[in-house]
Amino acid sequence: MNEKFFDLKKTKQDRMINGIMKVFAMDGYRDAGTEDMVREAGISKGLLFHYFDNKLGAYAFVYSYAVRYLNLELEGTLNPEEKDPYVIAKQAQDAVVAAMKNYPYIQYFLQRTVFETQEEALKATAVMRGQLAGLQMRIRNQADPALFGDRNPQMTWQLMDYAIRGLTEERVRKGIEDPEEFRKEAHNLIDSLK
Amino acid sequence: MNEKFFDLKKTKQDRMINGIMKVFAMDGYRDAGTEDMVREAGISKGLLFHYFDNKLGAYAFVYSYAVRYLNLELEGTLNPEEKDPYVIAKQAQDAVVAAMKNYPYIQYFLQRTVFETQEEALKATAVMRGQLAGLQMRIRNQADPALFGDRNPQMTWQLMDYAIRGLTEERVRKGIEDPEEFRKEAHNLIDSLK
Amino acid sequence: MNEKFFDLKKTKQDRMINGIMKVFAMDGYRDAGTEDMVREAGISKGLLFHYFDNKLGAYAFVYSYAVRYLNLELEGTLNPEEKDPYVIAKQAQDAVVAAMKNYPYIQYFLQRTVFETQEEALKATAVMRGQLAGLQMRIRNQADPALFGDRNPQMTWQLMDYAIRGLTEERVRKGIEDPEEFRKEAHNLIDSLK
Amino acid sequence: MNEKFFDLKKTKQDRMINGIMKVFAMDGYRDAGTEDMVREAGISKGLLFHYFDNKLGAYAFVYSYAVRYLNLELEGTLNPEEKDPYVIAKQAQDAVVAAMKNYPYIQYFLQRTVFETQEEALKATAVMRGQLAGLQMRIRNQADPALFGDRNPQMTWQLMDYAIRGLTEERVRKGIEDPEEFRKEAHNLIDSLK
DNA sequence: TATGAATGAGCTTTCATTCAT
DNA sequence: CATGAATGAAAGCTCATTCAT
Repeated sequence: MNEKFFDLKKTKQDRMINGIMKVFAMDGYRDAGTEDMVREAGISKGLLFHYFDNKLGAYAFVYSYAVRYLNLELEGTLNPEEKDPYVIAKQAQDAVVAAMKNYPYIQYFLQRTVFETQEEALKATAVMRGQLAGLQMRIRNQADPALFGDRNPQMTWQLMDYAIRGLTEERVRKGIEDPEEFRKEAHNLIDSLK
Repeated sequence: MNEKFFDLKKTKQDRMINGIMKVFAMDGYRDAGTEDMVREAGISKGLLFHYFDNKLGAYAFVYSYAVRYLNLELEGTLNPEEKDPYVIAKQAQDAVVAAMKNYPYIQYFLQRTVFETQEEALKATAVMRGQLAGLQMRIRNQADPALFGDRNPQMTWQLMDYAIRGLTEERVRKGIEDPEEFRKEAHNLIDSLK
Repeated sequence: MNEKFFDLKKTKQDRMINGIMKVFAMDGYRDAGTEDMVREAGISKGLLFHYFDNKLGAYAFVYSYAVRYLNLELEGTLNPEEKDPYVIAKQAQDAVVAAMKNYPYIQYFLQRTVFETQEEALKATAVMRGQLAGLQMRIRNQADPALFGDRNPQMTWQLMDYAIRGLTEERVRKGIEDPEEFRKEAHNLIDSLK
Repeated sequence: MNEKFFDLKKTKQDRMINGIMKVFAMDGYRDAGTEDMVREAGISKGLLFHYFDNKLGAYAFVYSYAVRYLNLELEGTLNPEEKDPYVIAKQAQDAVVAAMKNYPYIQYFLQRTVFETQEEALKATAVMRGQLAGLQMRIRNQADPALFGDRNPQMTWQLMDYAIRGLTEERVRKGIEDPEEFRKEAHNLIDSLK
């Protein structure tokens, strides 16, 4: 990946990241077309390959960027003293929604990569996948299991995951118009699991 | 789909079904190559298209076949009087493992189709997807929710799903050598959720 | 070409000839499918190739057969003393219609071959093409040019050709139900050129 | 059809048109190979499909282009006051020969399409076929029938058509080296029908 | 003699990638 | 830095031909 990418104007950087992320999110690694990416990003084919060498490079970069950005957002949003798992979950989702203000497809992109099976795509994101998994684990470990009441903690986390995942897919594919509404829906979903 | 397929020797039918199923399972609809399929099936390119018209036809056929075969296997394995969800789950998994003796990739294939997003593949399997969903629902409804103890039934089913799914992916990708061992692992996994 | 073809029952021979002729007539050399031919002929793929080696062989055989059959029919129908070109033309067309009782596509087949441009098809029929051209020439030379009145003989022949050609295409593609009616239409067309 | 085709350098546009036209003219729609086209045009496979989507698109475009170009050429060459059919015919052929300076296969291509029978090719050119037929009709109607002398006008036009058609096929297949000579031959042929 | 399942070379089409401008 | 026309390997698919039965 060409380090000069970061010398570009921030708005252009983000336009590229968003275009690429969107196409990977909507179509999956293999079906994602570079043609679509450059149209979404408003750049030329040449530029895409200039900065990312190839499709895989673009994928790896955007993945890595998404994980790091999400991490940042979480640091700013999560209260490290918080022990209630439901509150933590909602704060985490708030971080994601905040991230979506700049990168609307970040959540859907990240969750689609979970089911990616294309060998090369997996290899290229292996390290960052670990990072993301670690991040999730740390968040969950912050919670006091006792506060789950009679619920099985692990199972409940799993269920939250599943619910948010389903909600995101549905809403993103339809096109989220009001992020605030999306945030509330997510909160309700989490609370409903209490 | 060419009905003459069923006039072929059963062993050849199965060799074809398995070859096709394996490639779709391992690579996903879009990445699955017809070249790979015919190599796995030990047939020529022409024959694949002779019987299934095109790649999509092969996909739809194999999907439909898998669902119907699994259904058959379940009818023979599930005890309709059984009320204990854990026993039911294990019996269901036994049916799947039995099916895997003839069609080793059947479980992994079916679970991969769940995350398929290629439009045409979804459309071509819509009806059978419904069948499969109905099948699963019927199995779950056979259980007496009281026997879940203090566990949330829906959540527990979900978790079983998830666990089996993960186990299958891991084991199938490595190559299952001893189905009996795989069966036991699945049982243990289910029991561990009690 | 396998000479044993002529040992087959005459009805079968004709069924094959007609099936092959029809498909070549309707679709042209390249687009004619062997699958269609065997369906029309009511035989198996293997038999077609057994007797004619390949598609080109079938084409060459049917062409040659058509020319020779037409020649025979003309010998029986044309009055060698006749000098009136219009009468000759009608007698010739009568011969063709007679031939169509056994080989309904003979005329359309022969006229389509005129515009064939597929190299191999041309080469394989070169000799018989010459025969057919000679046949036509002999028929025309039998006429007394004086009987054309003030019409240019060559041009009038040409026009007859053209008219009959057009009529045949139209009628054959629609499907000739009453050959006698077709014969009369052809006569009228010829007379209209007086 | 991709409109960007017209942004290409004129010489390249013409190289492509000529390559495509030649192959369709020489081999007919079905036998025309895209491989041959790109070799003749000096471009890559991808580019052909980039601009014309598929083989049928290339056919339809080149046909439409040929008709429109011929129309233009005729407007510049035909004297609208001319009444003598033989002069008109020669002027029309002059227009075609002029067109051949840029598009050597235009005449042969257009006359081959007349006998095209491939369904899809016919459908894709239906409208422009009508245009071409109308063009021919208008030209013929410009002539004063009285100037045909004792000849049947319609028949004579037909004959001219036939003669030119035959000449073109023969000369184009051999390869026209001197267009001027071809033009003279055509004139002689037309005059010989007086 | 007769079958039709099976073959594979060859065709059209796609799309990540390159490179002259 | 930026473009987008151009590339060609690889994919899906067709169909004349073969051959075990």
